[in-house]
Amino acid sequence: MTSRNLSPKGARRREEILEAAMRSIGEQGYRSTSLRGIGRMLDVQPAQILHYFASREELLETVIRRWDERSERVVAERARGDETFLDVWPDINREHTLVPGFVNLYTSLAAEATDPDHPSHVFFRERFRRIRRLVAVDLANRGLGPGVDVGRAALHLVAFSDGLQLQWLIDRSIDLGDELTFEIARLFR
Amino acid sequence: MTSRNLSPKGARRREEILEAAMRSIGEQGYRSTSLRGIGRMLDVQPAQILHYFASREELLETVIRRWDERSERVVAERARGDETFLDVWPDINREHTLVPGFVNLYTSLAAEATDPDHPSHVFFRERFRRIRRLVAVDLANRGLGPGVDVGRAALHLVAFSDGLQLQWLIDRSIDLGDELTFEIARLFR
DNA sequence: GTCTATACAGGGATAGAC
DNA sequence: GTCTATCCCTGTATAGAC
Repeated sequence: MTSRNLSPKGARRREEILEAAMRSIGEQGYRSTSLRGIGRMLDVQPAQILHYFASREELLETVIRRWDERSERVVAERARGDETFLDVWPDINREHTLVPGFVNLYTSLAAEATDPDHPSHVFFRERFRRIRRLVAVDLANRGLGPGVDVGRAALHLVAFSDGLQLQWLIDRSIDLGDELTFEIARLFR
Repeated sequence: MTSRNLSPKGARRREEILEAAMRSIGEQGYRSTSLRGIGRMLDVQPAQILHYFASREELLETVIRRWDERSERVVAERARGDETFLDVWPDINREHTLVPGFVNLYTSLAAEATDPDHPSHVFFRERFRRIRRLVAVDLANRGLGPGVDVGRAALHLVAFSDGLQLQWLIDRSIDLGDELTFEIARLFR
């Protein structure tokens, strides 16, 4: 339903819509990003957007996926320099800071998607699971002191990261990268 | 703008609306709680609700305030038994668990209110400040080891608490109280 | 497959009558 | 102060043209 059976022209259109959506979210924020607004940017009918994305929510979810893919590329790249996820994570969070609209989108959508009926519910559930696992494996590899539950530590780190993003949105003086680095280091003291 | 100059009848109406809103949020969740829906519960026009609350958002903010007042009463009560905020906080969070609709409302509204133009922006900013201060003072009173920045510790604890609520919404097997207690204790190890 | 036109149901909010 | 009628916005479904 997302990107199968697209002609080259269709693929281009889909991409245009996605980029317009990201621009709108970045500039005006997620709250006032509507299908009609995106349509106006591209001189296109809102119904055409729904031809490429099943719903507004699916479009927003796709924006998050894009964003995640970018982060994954950064992680993969720095893995060649022997850095692991825990090294890169704080920098990723700090970079998110450059586009406040996306942090807001992520936080709001995650909150809404906790509703089991929400179309992005499964996506976010799996995303949480994936990231917690990534963190847990890395903590274990670094030899987090025995007797410490790495699963719990991972859960807590992810929770901390999300909660801090929320507060950063309200108080932009917080450095997401520094604070996350601090909490990671504290686990090994 | 909230509750001044209300006739007894008006005050009762306002209270009815607030209770209907809370019931709707608890039962159907915050996403599908609309002014029209609340109006139907009370056989009242949606515009009448806006006579008592400037906007849907102000109504929702008032619901959060109510909820906070209840928590404050619990804190005040247990203060007589020599317990301080850090003792009560985990229990409060655990109790929130009993009404999932409210946790979802809180998380979603906080996320949306990060937008400086959002009507509840100031409320949430001050709320964060207040709670962080409460936590910081309590940590200091307990003699959190010198060399430790209590402001930072408070910021991190609040962030952790919010982020964990988000994950609890998706995975209800998490015990908010236990995990928060664990993190508080870890500061003193 | 791609796209336009149109219609609908639902939302919050406003103006103004009682 | 209380309430009604109305407005304009939204997401979305459908029919059908190219």
